[in-house]
Amino acid sequence: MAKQNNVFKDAFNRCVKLLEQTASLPSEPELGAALGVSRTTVRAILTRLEDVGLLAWEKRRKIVLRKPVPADYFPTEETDSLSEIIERSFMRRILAGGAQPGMQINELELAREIGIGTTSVREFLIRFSRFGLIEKRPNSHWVLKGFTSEFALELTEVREMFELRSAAAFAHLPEDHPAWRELDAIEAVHHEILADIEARYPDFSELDERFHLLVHRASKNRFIVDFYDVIAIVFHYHYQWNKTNARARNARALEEHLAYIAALRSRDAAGIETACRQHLKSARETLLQSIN
Amino acid sequence: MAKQNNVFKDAFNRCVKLLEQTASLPSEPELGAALGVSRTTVRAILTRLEDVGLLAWEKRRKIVLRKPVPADYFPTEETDSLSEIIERSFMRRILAGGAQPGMQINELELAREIGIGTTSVREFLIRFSRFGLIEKRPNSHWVLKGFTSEFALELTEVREMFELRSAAAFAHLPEDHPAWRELDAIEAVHHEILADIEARYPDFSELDERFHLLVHRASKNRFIVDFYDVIAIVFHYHYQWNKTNARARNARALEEHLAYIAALRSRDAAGIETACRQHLKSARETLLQSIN
DNA sequence: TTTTTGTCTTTTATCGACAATAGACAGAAT
DNA sequence: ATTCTGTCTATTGTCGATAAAAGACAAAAA
Repeated sequence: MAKQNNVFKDAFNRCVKLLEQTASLPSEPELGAALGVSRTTVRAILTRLEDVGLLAWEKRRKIVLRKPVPADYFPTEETDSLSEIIERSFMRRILAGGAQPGMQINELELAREIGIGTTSVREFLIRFSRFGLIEKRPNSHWVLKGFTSEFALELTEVREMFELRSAAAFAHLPEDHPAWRELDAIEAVHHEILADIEARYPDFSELDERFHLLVHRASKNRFIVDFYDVIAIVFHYHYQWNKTNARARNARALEEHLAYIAALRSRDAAGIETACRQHLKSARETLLQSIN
Repeated sequence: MAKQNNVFKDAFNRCVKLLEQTASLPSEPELGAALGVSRTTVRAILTRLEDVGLLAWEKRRKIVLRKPVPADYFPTEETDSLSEIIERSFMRRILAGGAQPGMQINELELAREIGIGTTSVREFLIRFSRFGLIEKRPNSHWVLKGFTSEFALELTEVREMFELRSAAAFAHLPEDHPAWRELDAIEAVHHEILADIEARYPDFSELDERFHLLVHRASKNRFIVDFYDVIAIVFHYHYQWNKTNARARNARALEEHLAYIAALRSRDAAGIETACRQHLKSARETLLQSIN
């Protein structure tokens, strides 16, 4: 296996889903644009759709022959990219205990454990190192610095600096900037979730990321926006593996977001700072509680 | 060639330099600690020293036989690590013109041009991407974002936030913290250079990095300290390839540093902020001028 | 004339292999 | 009782090879 064909498999699955709704498929370039892949991959998908009897394909005619069944899809495990697989596997080790700060990280061992080549592990570790959780000793091993309270405090310190500045910049966006419309949409989802909090509180995690990323983007600074990746990954896995009091926590955060959004709309600098500080403070406390 | 032996060559050269001053060498572990390499490499060095007739080596006896001559050293090009070679070669392309923003970066082409394997180029690009100058399109090429004035402004915006905070933290370091002694040493070098500015102004670049890194470290925040890498690399290559008015610029910066250092010593928050802002402002202007 | 398809080339992602380097352990020397 | 050396093993850094995916270009269709 020189390369996984997960791009093909993932796009294939999305294409089968498309088949559930239409009787025929558009041109190859159009389909490629819709699925976000190249024509080479589109043609591989069409070939397979024909092979499994879902589609009659001859040049421009692409006619759906039958409704897709679950067995037509590739299993979801096969559609993940290698780096997603490594990341999950690695974060589980770090966050779900069993990994002490100061521990050595062995590339070969990690590779064998996940069942992949060492090159992929190395590249993952290099990319991952910017999150500040691991550090390289040249010509030697990586050291795990650990998901400690120091880490959380350093992370949130920078986050607060960046977000306060971004929020202030948000207030100066011109009235017709698309961010304002996105803010409306985000606010609406907040109300939806709050209206059915019992059932929908798990949707908060994704919404939280969407909202804060929007705010950070207002800074128009690549370093600030890129730093949001660090925050996002930490909170993502934090929400995933620490569910104590999740409903109450999320409900509170939703309310804080709404106050924060209202402040942004008011464009009042002092009000924005207050609402932003208030929310960041409780986000930090939540994160710290989950560590100790 | 599976791996360069530049660690060996570089340590060998440093060991030969050591030979110029002593008549015998210490034990293997001690020598390893002094050179920062493992015993395996130390033994490879001792073996070669014996082969070229510089040393009589038998167990614990390591007696220098003759004074080293220039021909005993490995050429300096061979002692650089691969990533240093790639970095220089790549930065030259970006900063010394000929590289337009939006340009595609081809891994294979870069590898062939430098005469190395693709894996090393990929790993370099991944590491380098955190500097915000390039960006990856998954399953496709890298895009050069370019050393533009937007880049410089975004960089300096974050730098100013971080350095102001670090400088404020510096004032709160306890009296016996080693940073204060390092600050004394740095200040002394400032006076030395200023006393012979005509000859020594090129030494400023290294001193600048040493000083600002010391300040950033006071933040005790890994993200702030790590970000200094970005600043350091940009200014490093900037100083190297843009020498217009270098003497005057450096003299001015030295004076600003001295004021900044005095302010840190005074521990007066307002004074520190003023001196820091003043210096960062002229650093930003210098950087911007070199771009347009 | 513009878009689509057929065909071909180029580039990326991943693997396994191997030399350089680090590091472990027991016996020898102080 | 430490510290050093001899020897051996484990791990990293780099390479070339190869399948997956992207993308170029001309002929064909609308």
